[in-house]
Amino acid sequence: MTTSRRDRVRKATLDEIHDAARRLLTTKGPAAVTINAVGREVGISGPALYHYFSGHDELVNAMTVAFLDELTDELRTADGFLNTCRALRDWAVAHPAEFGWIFTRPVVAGAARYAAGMRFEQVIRDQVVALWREKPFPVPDLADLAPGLREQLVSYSEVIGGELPPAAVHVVLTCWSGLYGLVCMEVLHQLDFAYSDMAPVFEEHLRGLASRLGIAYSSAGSTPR
Amino acid sequence: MTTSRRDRVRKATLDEIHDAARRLLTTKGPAAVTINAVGREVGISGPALYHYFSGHDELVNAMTVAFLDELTDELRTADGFLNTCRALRDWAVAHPAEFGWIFTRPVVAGAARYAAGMRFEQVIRDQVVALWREKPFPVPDLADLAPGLREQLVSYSEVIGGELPPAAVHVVLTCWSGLYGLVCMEVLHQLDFAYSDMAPVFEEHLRGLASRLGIAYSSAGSTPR
DNA sequence: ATGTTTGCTTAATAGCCCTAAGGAAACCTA
DNA sequence: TAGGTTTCCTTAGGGCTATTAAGCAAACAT
Repeated sequence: MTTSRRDRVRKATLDEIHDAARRLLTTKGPAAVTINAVGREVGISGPALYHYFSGHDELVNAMTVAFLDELTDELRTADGFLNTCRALRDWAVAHPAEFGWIFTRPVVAGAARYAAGMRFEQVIRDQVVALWREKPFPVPDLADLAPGLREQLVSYSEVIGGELPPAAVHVVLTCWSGLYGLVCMEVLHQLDFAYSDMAPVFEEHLRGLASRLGIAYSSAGSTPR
Repeated sequence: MTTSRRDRVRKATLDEIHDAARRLLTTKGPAAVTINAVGREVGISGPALYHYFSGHDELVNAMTVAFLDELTDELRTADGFLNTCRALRDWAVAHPAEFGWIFTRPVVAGAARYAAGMRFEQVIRDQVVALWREKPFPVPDLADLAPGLREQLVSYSEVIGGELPPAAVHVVLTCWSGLYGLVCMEVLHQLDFAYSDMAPVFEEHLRGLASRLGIAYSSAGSTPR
C-alpha cells in the first residue's frame, strides 16, 4: 500500500489528463474531447494516453463517473430536501456541459457509471427517507397500483433494504424523474421557446414537490429541517 | 412550380440519403452517421453529399427536424390527451435512437429545429386547450406565483394567441417536462436500477396527469373524449 | 447548337482512433 | 552496485473522418 514515487507521478499525470479533458469539454464541447487533443493539452503524445485508459470509451466513462461523483458529493453538502434539489440545479447550471455529459447519454448496465448512478440516487433517496421517517407523506395505496408496477416497487424496496415502503419508493422515483426532466430541459434549452429564465420555474417545481411530500416550502438560503 | 426530371431525381436521392442516414443511426448508432458512410450506403462518394448538405451539421439538423416532424404527425393521429401522451411514448420506445437524437441534444435558437420544436409543442398544447375549453382544470392563482415566473407565463400566453391563460400555460409546460423526463429516462435507461419495465410506470404517470387535469383516466385502447 | 448549371468523380489536407515497435528511465533484486 | 524487468513515452503507420479543390459529363435552357 506504499505509494512509490512512480505511483505519485502516475497519479499526477492522471489528474492532469482529467483536468485537460474537462477543460476541453467545457471550452470546446464534447466533440473536442479526443485522445489526441487531451494528450496535446497535457503535453504528451496521443498514444501515451493508452497507458492510462484502454481507449477513448474508457476515458469517457471515467469522466462520467468523476462528474457524477462530484455532483453526488455536492448534493451531500446540502441541508434538507429542497436544498438538495437546489444543489442539483445549481451544479447543472454551473456545469452544463458536465451535466449533459452525464445525463444525456445511455446508461449501460454493468459499467462503473451504473454504480455511480446508484450512489447518486441514494443521496436523493436518503433525503426522502428522512422525511418519511419524521412524517410519512401521502402515498398511493399499493392495491391501487397495477400489478406490474407493484412488483417492481416491492422488489426495489427490498433491494434498498426496506428503508422505504414500495409506494414511497414510487414517490421518490417520480420526484427524481421530474427533477431530471426539468433540469435536462434547462441545460439543453428545450424550453427556451417559452422560458428565458428557468430559476423561478424551478422554484415553482420545488413548491409542488414540497406540497406533495408534506413539507413546508421555504425559499433558498433559509435552513429547512 | 413545375418539377423537372432533374428535380425529381434530386428529391429521390435526397430521400435515399435520409433513409440511409436513419438506417445507420438505428443499426450502428449515432457515431456511425458520417458523411462518408451515408454516401457509401447510397452508392455515391462522400463529397457528393455536399451537393445536398453544406456539411455534417446540416445533415444532422435535417435528420432531427425530419424525426421530430414524424413524431409530431404521429401525435396528431392520437385521440385525446392521454392517447397523445401514449403515442409519444410508443414512438419513443419504437424509435429510441431517433428519440434520443431529437431530445438529448442542445436546442439552438434560430435553427430549423427550433421551429419544429414549436410545432411539436403545439400538438401537446392543443390537447390541453381542448380540455381547458371544455372544463377548466385547477390552476395556481397567478398572484401566488413569483413575479419572474408570472411575467414569462403572461408573455408566452400572448405569444400563443391567448388560447390559454398564463396559469394554464404553466400547467401545460409542467406536464410536458414531466413526460419529457420520464420518456428520456426510459430511452436512456436511466431508471434501470429500479425499473425493468417502464410501461406500468408510464401508465401510473398518466393517472397522475389525468387527475391533475381533471379528466377521467382510461387505459389504452378505449376512446376517451 | 451552344452555353450554363448541376451532379458527380478523384485527389489532397488535416484531423481522428488505435496498434506496433522501440528507446529511455525508473524500479526491484541479487 | 549491476542486471534484469517493468513502466512510460516516443514515432510510424493503417484506416477512418470532414472538408475543399479541380475537373468531367450529362442534363437543362436558350
